[in-house]
Amino acid sequence: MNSKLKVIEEEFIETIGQLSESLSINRIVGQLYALLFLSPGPLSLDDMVDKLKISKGNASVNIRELERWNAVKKVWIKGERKNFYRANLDVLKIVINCFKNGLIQRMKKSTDKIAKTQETLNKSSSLFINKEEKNIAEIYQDRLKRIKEISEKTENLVKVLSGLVE
Amino acid sequence: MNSKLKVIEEEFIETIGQLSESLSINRIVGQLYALLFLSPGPLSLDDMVDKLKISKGNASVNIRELERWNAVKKVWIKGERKNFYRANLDVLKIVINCFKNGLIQRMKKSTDKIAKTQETLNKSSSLFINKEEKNIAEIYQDRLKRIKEISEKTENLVKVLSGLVE
DNA sequence: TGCATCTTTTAGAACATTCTAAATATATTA
DNA sequence: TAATATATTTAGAATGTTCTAAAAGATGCA
Repeated sequence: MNSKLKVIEEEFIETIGQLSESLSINRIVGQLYALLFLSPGPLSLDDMVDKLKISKGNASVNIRELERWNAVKKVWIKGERKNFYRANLDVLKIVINCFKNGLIQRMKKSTDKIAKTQETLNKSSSLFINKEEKNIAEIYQDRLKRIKEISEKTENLVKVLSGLVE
Repeated sequence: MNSKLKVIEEEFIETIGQLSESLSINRIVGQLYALLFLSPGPLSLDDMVDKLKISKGNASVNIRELERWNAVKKVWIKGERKNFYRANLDVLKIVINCFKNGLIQRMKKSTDKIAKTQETLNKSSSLFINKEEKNIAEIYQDRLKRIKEISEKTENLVKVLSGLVE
């Protein structure tokens, strides 16, 4: 391949690798995706191993991670025994789905737990007898309410984002 | 303190700790913030060390991380030699600022680099002589353009979010 | 100044993640 | 089915992160 094109490919893969890391995503995951995203045609595991200079095991594990995210798809090529992969080019959709299925779900779990804590607190109000305790309970109620408000806003935001790609 | 209130405090701290971890934030950072967020008054490092059962060094490092984020503030209490801290209760503002100063900035760095790569590619077009190379160059141009579009959308989103808290 | 109190830094232990190479499992073709 | 090609799993090495305890560095007060 033209050496200029090779340089561009390498720069892109490197950049996306760094971006992945700053998003706390495994670098190889990002680089595999970048490689496929740029590639004119589908690539085999061996192709990727060659380009990125990684072990096949590493490539195998991380390409399946990308499959789970719907970021890449297996492609069968007639006359070939190897699996080939191509990138889903709709990056925005991938990102938003990752948000919804990963981050947001885990956030929801946390905010649900906080909502439960809040309930516990409300039900317990009769237990707080002296002024001091009543005061603290009131403050706790205020603070937990703030968290609830935020989680509602977040849920709305996710809905808006989801709407953007459907 | 009333044991029911203590349970609620502990549950909250635990939940926020887990949430932090799922956001790839150090658990202690989240727990320190949770502790101060709930606390009726400011707390000293020693208070936090006692509650969370961590070393003072650990508390010191991570409380300064929170200061950097504007998530907590030092408070001087007359007659006290210790530093005290209180939480900034505006969680949304903190989160959005963290986005802007951390994530988004690093993303911007990456997308800037990709924009540069894109320019290089455009300038190099005369170098691609045969049909094959021209074809690949065209595909690369398309792919890089997609990335550019996404980074523009992201920038807009950040502006909208920023508007929400100012 | 010198002592007491508090905070930060540091060195390395404990723990967690990521990677490779080799072994194992699966699929394809003759 | 045997032989070969390919993919996945596994064990442990390499690397990276987080934690503590102790040392060093501040700060304030007699």
